[in-house]
Amino acid sequence: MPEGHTIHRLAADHRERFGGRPVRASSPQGKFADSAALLDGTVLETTEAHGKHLFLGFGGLGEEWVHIHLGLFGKVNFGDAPAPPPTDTVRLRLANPESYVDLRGPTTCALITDAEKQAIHDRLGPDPLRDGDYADGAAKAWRRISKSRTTIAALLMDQKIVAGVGNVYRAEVLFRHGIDPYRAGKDLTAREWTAIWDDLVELLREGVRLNRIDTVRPEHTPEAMGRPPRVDDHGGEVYVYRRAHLPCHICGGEIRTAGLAARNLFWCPGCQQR
DNA sequence: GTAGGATGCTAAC
DNA sequence: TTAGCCTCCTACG
Repeated sequence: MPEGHTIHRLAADHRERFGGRPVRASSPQGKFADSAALLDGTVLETTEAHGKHLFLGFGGLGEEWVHIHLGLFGKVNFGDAPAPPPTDTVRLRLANPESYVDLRGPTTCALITDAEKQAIHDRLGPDPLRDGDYADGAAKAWRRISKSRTTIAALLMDQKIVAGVGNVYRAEVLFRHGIDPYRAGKDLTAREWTAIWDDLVELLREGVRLNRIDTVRPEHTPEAMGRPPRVDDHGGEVYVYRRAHLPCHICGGEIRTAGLAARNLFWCPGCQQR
């Protein structure tokens, strides 16, 4: 269940378990069978993530990359050898003597060329996990945001503007900065945007490290606030995501939810002012 | 057993 | 704006 941190973590985990050695490749489900046959026995040379797109680079092929996008349902499951018999929903299984990994339900799993891979990079915006160490990542996004009448909540989800932010991070980062999700991009100040970007860099890095989304500051954790522990099951500790109608951790007001661009938005009207 | 929803995105209207 | 993709899990009878 993927936002950008998940994909970068997957790139690292694939490299660690399978990098530099030949892999066995198969597609028990069948949809990737021809390509898996081509991959079988080749060496995974490199892995890369940009936003929610994962690229596995194999040697010895004319088309060098496996392009994976998990979409909403896609899942990846790593395990130690021996691999159990695959279920019939496994689109791609990679295996070597120590490890296996199963890919299920991706929106995309395809062999692509260098040129096709480059075209994907070209249509994605800066990724805080790729461009967080350089000022131009924030600046590039700001050029689009500062001119847009679209809400900041929608802009943050637009992968052409920022790559890797999904529904959890957008809700949480707007809460953390006290910004009303319905404010237009052009109504943000440069200072506000810089703070959001810097925060995304930190949050996503922490997400890669922990392999889950934690956004609550130390002073607001359940222990620090004398609250009962989190009951939601989506991963880490959050302020507003999927907390509709529950009291805000900070102001006690009711968290609101609304549909925005076919996704559920969550925010605290008390803490997030226009 | 069935329905509905989910951390996503695209193409078509 | 809507349907469609594709899988897993939960809630509800």
